[in-house]
Amino acid sequence: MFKDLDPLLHSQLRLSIMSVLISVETAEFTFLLGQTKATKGNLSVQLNKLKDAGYISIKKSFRNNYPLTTCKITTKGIAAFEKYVEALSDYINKKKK
Amino acid sequence: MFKDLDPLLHSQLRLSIMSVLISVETAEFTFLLGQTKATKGNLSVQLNKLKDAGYISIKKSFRNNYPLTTCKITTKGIAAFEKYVEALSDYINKKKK
DNA sequence: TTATTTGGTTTATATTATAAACTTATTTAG
DNA sequence: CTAAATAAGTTTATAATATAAACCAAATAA
Repeated sequence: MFKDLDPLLHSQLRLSIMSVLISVETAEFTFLLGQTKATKGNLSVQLNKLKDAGYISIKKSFRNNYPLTTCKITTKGIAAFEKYVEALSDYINKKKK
Repeated sequence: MFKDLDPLLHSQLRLSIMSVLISVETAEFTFLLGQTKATKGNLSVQLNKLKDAGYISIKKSFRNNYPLTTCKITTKGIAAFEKYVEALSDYINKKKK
């Protein structure tokens, strides 16, 4: 009846992150910080979890001498997100099945 | 940008429970057990959390000498569920806003 | 030259979800 | 009749999570 909700995506912050990344080519750490209103620490750990899962890729470089962290959703991440959304609809579209 | 997701509803099992209750007049403990595939212990604690939040009401009685726990979603619960669904759509309908 | 800011990461804590173990009563089997 | 199994839950212990506080290194400003 209820499909499992990918626990990696079923987290407020990680879902926000993915939601931003899915509609954008790439996003910088500071941009995500502003969009999600998360703390830096929290954002940092959640980005790494998404990376470890292969849902996003993270590129580290420098710009104007400052560290620059750039994130991009992967094909796998897109698929997982879409699957999550579909599973969720079983929960929220209480259609009689 | 992102509305907060009611943490009481943002839980796989509690969401399953509410999803069932929203489409049904009342539901017995054992019925919910079957629908959600949860363990009895887990179901018991999550039902009580929903009750404490005023999202459901729980009636305890007996049938054929056995305890009978009957659950029903409240008006408050319906409102909370609908609000949750609406907030979620900001996350999953990645429409450019 | 020390204080502040930028752009993060690591670690500690508090909360949660979950299942294991327990309880109370009932029915069934020997 | 009594021991074992089943029903219907609840309580408690554990493991996993999310989150923020504290930390760090480099750059800039005072």
